[in-house]
Amino acid sequence: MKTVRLSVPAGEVNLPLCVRTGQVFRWYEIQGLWAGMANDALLIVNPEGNRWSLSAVGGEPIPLFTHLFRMEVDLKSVQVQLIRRDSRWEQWVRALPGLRLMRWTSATECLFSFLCTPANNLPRITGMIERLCERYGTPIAEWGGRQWHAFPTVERLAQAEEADLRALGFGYRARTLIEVARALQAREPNWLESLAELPYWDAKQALMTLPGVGAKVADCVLLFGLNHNLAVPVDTHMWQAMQKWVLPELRGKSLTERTYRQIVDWFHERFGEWTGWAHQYLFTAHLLESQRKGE
DNA sequence: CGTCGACCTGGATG
DNA sequence: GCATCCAGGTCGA
Repeated sequence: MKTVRLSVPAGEVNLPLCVRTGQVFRWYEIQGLWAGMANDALLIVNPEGNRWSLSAVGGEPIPLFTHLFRMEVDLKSVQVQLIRRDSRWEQWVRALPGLRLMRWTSATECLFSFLCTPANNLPRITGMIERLCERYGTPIAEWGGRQWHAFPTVERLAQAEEADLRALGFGYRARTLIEVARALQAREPNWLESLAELPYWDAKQALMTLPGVGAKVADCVLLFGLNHNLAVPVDTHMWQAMQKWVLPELRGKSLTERTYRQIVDWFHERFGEWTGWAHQYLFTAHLLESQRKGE
């Protein structure tokens, strides 16, 4: 395993903040390093100083890192844009230095991972996905005292037994995972990836034809897995944050198809192409606040 | 259209 | 201990 170095200017990436706030699920701190699986590649990062060391198994470390953390995007200029468009974002930009919008290397992995998230919590989601990979994924590497597995293929998931997945703790999500795997097999080979080329609303509508994929999961897959920066996943955190901090007129209302769309439209009007990033700062701010005080 | 309950599970709360 | 609630929702009635 070759180790390479990459210049990372101070403040450009806060790795723990990026990988432990529910944008991705397969990262761990091990012996002072950070190791994460991206589909079938293992990336190991030592985020020290301004020349980080990177190694990878199953991929090239620098392209992998650059892709996952969208290093082509200059974070400072994003932050300037967000604050210019809505000064309330300054407090969240300040509170979350180095927070970046992540980009998965596999839309399929992203879809199946976010299918595990409804009515769930981060620790349990992480465990579920880890067990899924151990059970159905190909071993990729042994490192840091553990075995690392690729994310299971659609073919493998389509053959899984519901009882098997339930035994792994998936609950009612077991059936959805299998149904979605079979639905994907029934479509064109690159159907999911092709949604990246469609306009946002069309891609979202198409995704929501899959079982278990509602507006929120669809937006997660669009934003993190299909490069649709107009997507706004409105979950309980976003809903509460919007009511408390951004759109007081939402107070007393409930999250419906209408209010969901109202929020998405508001982001588009206010932030345009920076919508996804704006969402990420607001979401993470609320997530961390709720973790701090248990709310 | 908006509301309601069911759906798995495990940790937190009382 | 035991009931209840809730966590990055979705679906059908």
